[in-house]
Amino acid sequence: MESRWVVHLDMDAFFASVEQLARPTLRGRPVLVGGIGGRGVVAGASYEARTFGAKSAMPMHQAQRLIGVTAVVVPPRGSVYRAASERTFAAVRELMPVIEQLSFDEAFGEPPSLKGAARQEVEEFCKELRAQVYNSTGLNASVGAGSGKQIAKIASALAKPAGQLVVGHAEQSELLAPLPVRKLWGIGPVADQRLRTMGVTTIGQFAALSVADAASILGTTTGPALHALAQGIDTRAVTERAVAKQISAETTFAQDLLTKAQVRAAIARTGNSAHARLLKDTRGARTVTVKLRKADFSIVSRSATLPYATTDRGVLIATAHKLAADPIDVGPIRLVGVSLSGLTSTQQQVLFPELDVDSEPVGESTANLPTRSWSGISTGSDVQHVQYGFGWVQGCGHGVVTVRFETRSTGPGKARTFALDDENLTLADPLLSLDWPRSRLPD
DNA sequence: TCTGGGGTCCTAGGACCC
DNA sequence: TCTGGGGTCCTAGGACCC
Repeated sequence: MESRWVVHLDMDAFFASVEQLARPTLRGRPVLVGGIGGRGVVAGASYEARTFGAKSAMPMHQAQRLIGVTAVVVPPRGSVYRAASERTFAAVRELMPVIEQLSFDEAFGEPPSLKGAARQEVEEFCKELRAQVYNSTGLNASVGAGSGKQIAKIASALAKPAGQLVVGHAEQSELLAPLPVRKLWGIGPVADQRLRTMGVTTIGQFAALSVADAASILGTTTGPALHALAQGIDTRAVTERAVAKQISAETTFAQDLLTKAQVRAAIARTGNSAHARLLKDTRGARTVTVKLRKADFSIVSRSATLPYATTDRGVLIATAHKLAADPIDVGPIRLVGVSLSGLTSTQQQVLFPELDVDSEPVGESTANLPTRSWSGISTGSDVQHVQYGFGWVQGCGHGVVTVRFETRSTGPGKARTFALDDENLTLADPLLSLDWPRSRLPD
């Protein structure tokens, strides 16, 4: 008797698929979503791009080189992905009242209606789930189901793209055993290597170890937990995610920072961005952490905890400044991050906020930004033209801008070129490209 | 032309208190 | 002069996830 069924829903090539949905010209083409600067990486690759070997987390220039001239690179549009994500999970909420969201594009569910269900019923449920997602978003999801989270997640990965895989409780050991240990959620490159040196490469071999061996190789907490998962024992509950414990922002610079002044400017700017999101959250932060990634890719972090939680920008930024190291001492710095944690709703009013002379924008801080026109229009921007309507910037430079006029429902649109300072052309809300009714005000 | 940005969780040592 | 444990908080580093 199959008692428990956990479902994992995973959107296919999410970022790239949303772009192809909203910008019909991109359909069928190798699309790369991600940073376009020299240090950018791929955040999303369409299936067409993947056939060339491009994939997430790969340096963008490397992915472009693999694909060649047909590659289309677009900058990420967070607000559009958030809207697509919200629409996706709202659509399945009726079928799965409790949703444990892992990211924009992934979630677990344990639908009460499947308690004790037979395998065929689970197949039907998954089919309905995928149809529900497709009908309300136009996007494909893959779905996996099994006795626990781990097996459901592995199943959805095996089902991709646009498929589903229900793993019966009797088949799960057989399915898991030959897979590489790296497929276990929680085994990364380090654990993989450690197991490899012990002669363990498959989940089956890992499961055959004693718990004591697992603990000595991977630690007394993580080891036994992963060992149980390898044996198909996974009783973890599906629950809605708790509120965030930390709000952070970080920036990698096109050129390494070499002076204390540059670092201060970077901290002020990155800290402001984290602080802006802290205000939206409405909680206050007690702990400020400054993270610096050095040119050699090593990380130095320093943190300080205040006697009370606060939302006061001056106090938080001043604290961050005190924690910052000088490149003269630690060497060139490629990334600066500011994290706010110890988030609580009971915040104390600050009677005498510390003056912060450095939080104003400083000249140096903008030195590494891509060049933009006064209107803010650059490659990938969403724009509106008084005559031609909504479009996106395909190319930009030498005083002209080429705009492709299309949205989700128009089909592939025409490209037209304008002067960069054409007054009829203005920035537009990216969400308009989806042609979805607005359910809430933009951030 | 190496390696983003947003997170979570774990470990380990030291301070401090009882 | 020598010598306890337990608990909590803080800090720094690191593995891992998408």
